[in-house]
Amino acid sequence: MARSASALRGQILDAALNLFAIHGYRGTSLHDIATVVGCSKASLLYHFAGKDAILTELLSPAREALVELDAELAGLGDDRVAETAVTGYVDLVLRFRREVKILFQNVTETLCHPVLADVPEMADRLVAALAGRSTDPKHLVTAHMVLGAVFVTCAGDPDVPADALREELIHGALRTLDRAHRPS
Amino acid sequence: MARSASALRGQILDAALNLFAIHGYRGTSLHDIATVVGCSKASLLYHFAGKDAILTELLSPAREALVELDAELAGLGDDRVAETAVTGYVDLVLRFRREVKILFQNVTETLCHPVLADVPEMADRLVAALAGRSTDPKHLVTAHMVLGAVFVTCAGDPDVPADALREELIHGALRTLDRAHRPS
DNA sequence: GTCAGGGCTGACCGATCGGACAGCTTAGGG
DNA sequence: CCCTAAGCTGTCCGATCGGTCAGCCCTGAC
Repeated sequence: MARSASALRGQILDAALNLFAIHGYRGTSLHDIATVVGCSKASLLYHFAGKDAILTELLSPAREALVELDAELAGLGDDRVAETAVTGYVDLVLRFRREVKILFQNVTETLCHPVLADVPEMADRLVAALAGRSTDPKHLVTAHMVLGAVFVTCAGDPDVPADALREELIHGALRTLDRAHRPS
Repeated sequence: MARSASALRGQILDAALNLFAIHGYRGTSLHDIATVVGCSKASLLYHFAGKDAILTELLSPAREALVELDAELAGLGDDRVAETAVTGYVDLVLRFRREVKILFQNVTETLCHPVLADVPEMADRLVAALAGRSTDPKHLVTAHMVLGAVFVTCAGDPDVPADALREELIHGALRTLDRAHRPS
């Protein structure tokens, strides 16, 4: 064996994560990944069932984290759910920045992926939580705004320290939702 | 001639606009467009120099509108620029919803397009305007948030009347920027 | 009638894609 | 030393892509 048992797997995943985040899933060929890793295209298909399987393995952790957040929010009362949803969502997106960038690169394509089949409905519940379970269209619009604000801001990789970015995202989101704790 | 002088051109542009918005530029083949329009792939390439030319013609109006907004904001003082940037940006995105969706479907791909070469720098100036020309990282982050909030919310096609959506986007954005006119 | 030209098309082309497969190399147990 | 099996690769394949081209059809001027 040319490398220590399947160290190549990790390198493939890492290279694919970067390339998918930059050029999108469709915009990245197996040849591109193989070139970066320094192996043959056939070697990729030895370690993974296909291009699709690479994407699946990349996005699964982020999806599972979303499932956890979804479950946590489900057990909360309407009065506290919005604040928890904001912090939970911000932390989630910050933690999976590169994965989010992949999603950002090509939303419909990625969301059609079977492993992400239940993401849209979880996103709907997240929006509902951000809106404090209100069905007022105004609140739903602002909740959608928060969803996009955090999403795009993190995908844009602003040149701001991580903790400061987190603080500002949370405060900005709460302001958007009109739930900011204003100094009296 | 099978159709009234180049009525086909319009149908091609309309079909391409829809398909690009749904499946992205790369995710839409000339064959797909031709099938929707009801003509041959070769006919598309008779009316347009190439797939690229179709995208160019689709995105040019939106780009020109952005250029106008950019020029308008350039002539404004630091104190009033943020409010004008918000309303101008919201109106722009609402007017070119489907074009924005194309951009949303594949950001880097579309932004690499030569006709959109100056869009990134205009976007930077728009962010600066939204931040009220402040260089404080906190303000820049919130400005980015507004950029994404309006972008994603409109691309998501929420089930809200257009004027109500506009109002809520503007108010939400101003709250995010902490520039809301609060009732005393 | 006929002729010219624009609208339009089927057939074809080269490039590139994801993927299949037989076979080479090498480590490690007997 | 040999033999097995895992790691890895060069090569080939079918599908699909954007794009080209010769030529057909129809209309309108003469």
